[in-house]
Amino acid sequence: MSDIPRDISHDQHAVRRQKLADLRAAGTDPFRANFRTTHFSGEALKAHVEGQENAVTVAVAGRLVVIRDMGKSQFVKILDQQGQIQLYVKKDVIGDDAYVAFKKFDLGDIIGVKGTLFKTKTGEVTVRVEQLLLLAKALRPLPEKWHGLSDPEQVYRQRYLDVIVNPESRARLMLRSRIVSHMRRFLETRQFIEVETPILEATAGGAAARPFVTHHNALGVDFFLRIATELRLKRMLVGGFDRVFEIGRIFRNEGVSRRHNPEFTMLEVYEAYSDYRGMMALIRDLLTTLCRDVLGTDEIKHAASGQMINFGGEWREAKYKDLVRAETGDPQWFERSKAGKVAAAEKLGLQVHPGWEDFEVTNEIFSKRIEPNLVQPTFVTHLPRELCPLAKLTPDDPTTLDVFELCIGGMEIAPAYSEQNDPDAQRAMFERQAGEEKQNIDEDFLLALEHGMPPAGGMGVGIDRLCILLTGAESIRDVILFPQLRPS
RNA sequence: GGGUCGAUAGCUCAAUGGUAGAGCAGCGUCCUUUUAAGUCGUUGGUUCUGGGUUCGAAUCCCAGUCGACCCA
Repeated sequence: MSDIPRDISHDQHAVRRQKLADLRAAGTDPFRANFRTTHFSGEALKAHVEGQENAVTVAVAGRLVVIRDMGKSQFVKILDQQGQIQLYVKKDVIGDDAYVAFKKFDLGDIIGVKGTLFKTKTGEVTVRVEQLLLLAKALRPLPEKWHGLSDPEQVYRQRYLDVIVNPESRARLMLRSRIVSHMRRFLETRQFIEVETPILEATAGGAAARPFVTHHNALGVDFFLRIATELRLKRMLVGGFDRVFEIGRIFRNEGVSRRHNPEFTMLEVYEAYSDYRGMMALIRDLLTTLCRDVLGTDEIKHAASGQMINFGGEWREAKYKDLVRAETGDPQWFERSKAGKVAAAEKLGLQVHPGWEDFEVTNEIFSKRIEPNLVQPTFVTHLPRELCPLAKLTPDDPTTLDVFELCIGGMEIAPAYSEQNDPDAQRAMFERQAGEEKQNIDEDFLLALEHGMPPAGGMGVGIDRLCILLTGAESIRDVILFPQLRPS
């Protein structure tokens, strides 16, 4: 290879390129196709029988992450899906030629080995290697071995490196998979049906958010990326799918922050012949079984406050208006004029936009002063009717809704409604909300409602935020494999 | 969008405006039960980019790129 300079010892990429070229020149395939493993690392560790050395044979494969070279023998470790396992490679076991070849392996290479299990004198179950193969040559070096990768930009852009060298990242992201998996099992055992609804929509409804726009060439029309799955899932209620859910990617064309990624994952679940009270029981069961079965504890440390969040005890229930009255110290808050509310909010140190409606001023107090302090699981019920146009009014108080917002760890985790199924009431709400922009009303959804939707409870669960909470992460980026960044 | 902070070897980090260093990794040596293995030696830099100030800039100034945090 004439394009490789003579002294390349300082350039790890060039050194590895040279090794690759040497392997090929010697007729070895550095990217071998087939190696059959018998065990993952964790399974192999369990397969060792106490007191019986070299009795069990295993074939394991993974990335070389530790090399401790002692001349004619080496202890090395490989990493696979289940973690690390130590290998003992001995010259007089594998033979001179194989040992020479093995010495050329680099940290980061992916290898497969076959051998027997034994316990070292320090008590670590280890594979005594009899055969080994290079399965994939790594041409780039791994990050440093005990500080790992800490540059946040590289952690997010090259997540594959982060999860190789940072065990806590690996564990956190694997925990997310188990959380989602638990949700599916939980709902399926309660006879909920998982469905998939369109991401490209002609009208983006079901929430108040700015959508992404894209274009379909063949049809010659613009589409929106969905901002919620709500209106599609309700159509399925009309169609007789009485218990449905979707775990789906939602897209909102808004800011990026510690709590916001432009695409995020939401569970939406709808149950016919239930209501917001039924949803309370459902989410409580879901979260307590999640804690018990996945985390193995019903107490989780809340990073921001240092408090322990207790999922096992009583869950507080409080009316939105009562919380606002208590926070403002004003029993007559909802009877005050808008000017009075604005003055009081500003006195609390909040910035109030001139164009805001009455309820928006109040809600600013809720989201800035009340919600962040709801650390223990709290159902905030009976929100003002202006806040959710898709829910039923409270029968004995037409200014509020039969809804709750479950807040935990100072975050809104799950809103739930007694779903509006009166097509005329729903149209009136849409029209009030749309104002001049009547073309944004989802007429097809209203048509579906006119066919009759069973009374139902419905709920959305922000999975990313739930994962922040349950994994103790500081940012949404830590629970999303590839968070959105500006292209580099 | 605004403010604050940051970017130096593959990685983690040092360096009063005065010769850019360390650990790990790499390269070469010794070592057949190591645990951040040890040992001896050693290579490696467009200091994010572009301007400016200065006898002299990683360092000071301006602009930009990317990121983090806070605010909107």
